[in-house]
Amino acid sequence: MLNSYSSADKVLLAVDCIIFGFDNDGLKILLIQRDFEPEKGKWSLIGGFLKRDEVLDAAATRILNTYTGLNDIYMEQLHAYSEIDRDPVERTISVSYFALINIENHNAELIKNYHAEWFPINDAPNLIFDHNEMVENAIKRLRYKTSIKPIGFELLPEKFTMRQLLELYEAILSKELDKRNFISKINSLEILNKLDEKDMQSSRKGSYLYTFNKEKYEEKLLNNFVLNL
Amino acid sequence: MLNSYSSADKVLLAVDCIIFGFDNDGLKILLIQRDFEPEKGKWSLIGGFLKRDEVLDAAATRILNTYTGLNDIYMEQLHAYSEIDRDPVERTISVSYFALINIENHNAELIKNYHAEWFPINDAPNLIFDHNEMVENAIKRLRYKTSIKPIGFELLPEKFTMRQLLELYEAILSKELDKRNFISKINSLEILNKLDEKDMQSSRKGSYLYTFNKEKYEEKLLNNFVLNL
DNA sequence: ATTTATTAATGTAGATTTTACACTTACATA
DNA sequence: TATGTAAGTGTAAAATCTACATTAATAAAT
Repeated sequence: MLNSYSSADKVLLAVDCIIFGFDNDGLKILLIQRDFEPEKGKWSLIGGFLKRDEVLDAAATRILNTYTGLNDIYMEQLHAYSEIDRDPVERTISVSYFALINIENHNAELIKNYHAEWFPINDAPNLIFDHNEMVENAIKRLRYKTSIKPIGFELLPEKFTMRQLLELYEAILSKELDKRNFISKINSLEILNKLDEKDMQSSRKGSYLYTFNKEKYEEKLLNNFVLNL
Repeated sequence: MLNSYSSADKVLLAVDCIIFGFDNDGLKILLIQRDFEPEKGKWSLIGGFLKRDEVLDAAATRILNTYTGLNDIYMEQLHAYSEIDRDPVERTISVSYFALINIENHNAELIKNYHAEWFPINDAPNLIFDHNEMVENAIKRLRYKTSIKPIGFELLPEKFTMRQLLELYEAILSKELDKRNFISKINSLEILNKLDEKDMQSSRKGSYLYTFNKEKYEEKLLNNFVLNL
């Protein structure tokens, strides 16, 4: 009977984390080499099992930390994957989570100690189980999110140039954007502070640095703005 | 250890179905009265447990059919809910699914036999567990979906008037729409067939009936159109 | 001191899309 | 044949989006 708890089947519930990162080389994804069977040695998303006394969000955070040392990463739930044989060992349903982080802010050392590695999004190895599908879906969501939130700022250093911001969006959307139109659209959101300071790395002229204005952003967010790039 | 299947905790996995329907009285939701403890007699989403040899999509379909007799309803996965005590009997994670159906096409008799009932979306009873939250999130998704798919057609009779279509969208978005602008936006999609036939119920003049042109719609869908109402 | 090379910064006109808005038409009923 | 009711229809102004090229600032080289 359906209305009976006792006769219902229990299953393993896993969480898999899709961590996107950005640095000067573009958009990347964080993967680990499995250190246990099955598929030991193959590349995989960062994953683990939900504990009985833990909510899914907490499991995702714990698992990410366990395998990478990363802390305080806000992840968003994406989708539950439930194909019968997706994990050959035992019936396992997996819930995917994703996040976007700034690679440079997140101690590369720690990640190294844990055997996690960044791969360019367009040059990543084949993954175990249904992890490739999970990543594809996460990329779609990431693209969608750029249109409703200025999500990219989390991926940049605190002070950044317009060019960096442009290149970030180009990497996420994988298309070229018109520089002038991009700048005026971003400016029209009024969520950036233009500093007096310039970044002199990139050119002789130097380019102005900006910071993200969190207060103004929160304000905007209430109005459900849309950003068409 | 995380890398051990045998030591991982197993949990119950449930599915809850949020079924939206539309008829001349507006947008409704399908609920049932629990016939077992806990919360027996209270109103609830249509839900049940995943079986070991079943994928989530199939479980949602089976459970919906078991409690309502409804068949061939395409549902879409929404979100996994995992609060520790969301179900007081036993640790249960629930994955929500939602669908939109045409109330008149789906034999009210069958639903009656199964004690399921339609409630106006704005006048539904309080629900058990976290089901209210599930419904709220489903409504948000429903609104979003109107902007990227002409999703509403599934809710109307095969032949419908522009007014019916307009009222459907107004119910989903819960805002008034300009009649002329609505019609021209819908027409510009070129996914309707205007029939020679008129519906004489609504007025002396009568209003033209339309059908949904599935082929043209499939064509459009490839181009990821957006419908800004 | 002057030239050169490099990237940053900036504005606009035309095209497209969106919005706001009111009168006429067709028909059944009285 | 007059009346009442909802259906059907078009446009001008505003807003947004797109495509596009020149000048400015500076460091390095001469």
